[in-house]
Amino acid sequence: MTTEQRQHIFSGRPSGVSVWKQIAETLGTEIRDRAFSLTGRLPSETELAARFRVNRHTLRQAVGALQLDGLVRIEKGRGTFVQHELLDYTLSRRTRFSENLLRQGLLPSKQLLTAHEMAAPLRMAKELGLEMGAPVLMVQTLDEANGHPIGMATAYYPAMRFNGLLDMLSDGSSSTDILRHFGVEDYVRAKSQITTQMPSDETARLLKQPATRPVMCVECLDVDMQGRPIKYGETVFCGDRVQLVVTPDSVA
Amino acid sequence: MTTEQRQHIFSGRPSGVSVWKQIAETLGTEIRDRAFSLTGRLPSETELAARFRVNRHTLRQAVGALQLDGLVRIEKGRGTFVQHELLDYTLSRRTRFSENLLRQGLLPSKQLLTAHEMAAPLRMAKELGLEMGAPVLMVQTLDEANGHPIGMATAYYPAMRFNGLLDMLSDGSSSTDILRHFGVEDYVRAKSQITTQMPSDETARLLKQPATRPVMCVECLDVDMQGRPIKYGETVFCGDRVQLVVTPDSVA
DNA sequence: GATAATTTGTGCGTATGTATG
DNA sequence: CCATACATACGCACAAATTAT
Repeated sequence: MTTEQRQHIFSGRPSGVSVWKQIAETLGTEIRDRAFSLTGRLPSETELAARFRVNRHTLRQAVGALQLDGLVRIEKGRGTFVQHELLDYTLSRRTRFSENLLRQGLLPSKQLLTAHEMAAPLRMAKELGLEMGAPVLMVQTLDEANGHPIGMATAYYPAMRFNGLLDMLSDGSSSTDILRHFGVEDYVRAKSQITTQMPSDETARLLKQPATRPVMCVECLDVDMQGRPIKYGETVFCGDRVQLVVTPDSVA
Repeated sequence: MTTEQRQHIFSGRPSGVSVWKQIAETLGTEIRDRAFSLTGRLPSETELAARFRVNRHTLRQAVGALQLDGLVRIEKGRGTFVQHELLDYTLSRRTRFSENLLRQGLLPSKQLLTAHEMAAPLRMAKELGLEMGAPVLMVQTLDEANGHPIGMATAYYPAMRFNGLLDMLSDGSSSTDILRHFGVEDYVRAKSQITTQMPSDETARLLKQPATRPVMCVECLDVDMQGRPIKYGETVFCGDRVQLVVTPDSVA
């Protein structure tokens, strides 16, 4: 490899660039080239130090610089994890799950977890403009990118207006298509609220992330073009793999 | 108190409404009236069960309903915490710290933590349109609402353009005022990126929140009306007290 | 670091009132 | 009137997480 050779160059005669900077440069390039995307994890400091034939202190300085640049995330006792592959989930007026991922060259997929009718609790009823206890249809899915889970989405639709929606889910039609069947040609995101919390063990298991790492919770309200509430949603995003992005609505 | 009387009514003769629903109603009203805002914490289940003279199971059903409505957050081993007082921090094109809080009737304040010049690391340089290693001015503040810390903000300004900015900080002038001094009449938020993580012990201490609860990190870029980058910022928001809100830009 | 106290989570069993047929 | 099913409420005990000592 060329990497080890740099070290030799420096050893023979000072090149003017400190060793840790050379290593940081090399590792940074490799990370950007998706060299560690299989595990999402860097080799241990000991292994890397051996590979570059430097002391572990030197290597730590290099990796520390990578962390400053946001390329990796160092976790005491666990390891060093590639951070650049954070999936950008854009929150805009026209937020759509599939479009959002396809734009980044990722393959979106969903797994249906549960779907049933229930009574709306207070807050949800308010958001949807219903009476408390009014029937709503709950649809829970596991959202994936390239087959890896990125979030668990729970959507609530007014049962009154979307009667029969649950039967259409098995067909695999997209939610946009299903809504169109009910006369909703288009809809927009009226509001998103973002909080953070620790996942339940069950959620962590579903998202395939450690229960010691936090998740982001996005509560949102979608309305049709007449401003009528269509869907109230709660999505739990995997904190390790997802980054929410807010930009002024470029798409009109 | 009237609360205990309800229980008596039920004991003597069924009122038609289940006990746990009555208790949930009562507690919900008290929470909305800021009855527990001193500690932000509900009495223990044992205490509440004694107060309402019901079994702990019955009380738990009531409190569980409050959690479904988003009024409280239950934490195993810690207690039950009032959740409604989440501060809404709006992320929009015209995001301003002070305006954001004043709109909710909260008193904004800032404490200067550190301020010095440094070399821009890779990512920041890219965002600000600078060469890597170019000098930037770093200003770190603790942001408060009504005297309670809500976030730790780190702002980076190109040193070239804002030479002398650090000296103006002690005056207590708002950052908007300071920027105006440098010819920046107005500026807008170009982008915000939201991630979540666990706080360092130091950060948790500053934010006065448990180190076991996550924080939200917002990276943002502010640009002037000519689209030139003005400020790159990283804010760590207290996950327990802050909720980020994204709405389509109503303010044009 | 170890221990005890506090607090929420869960399971079992029992009893009662209500709705259904 | 009786049988059944379901929701509600109580009592006791222990597990699990957190905090204080």
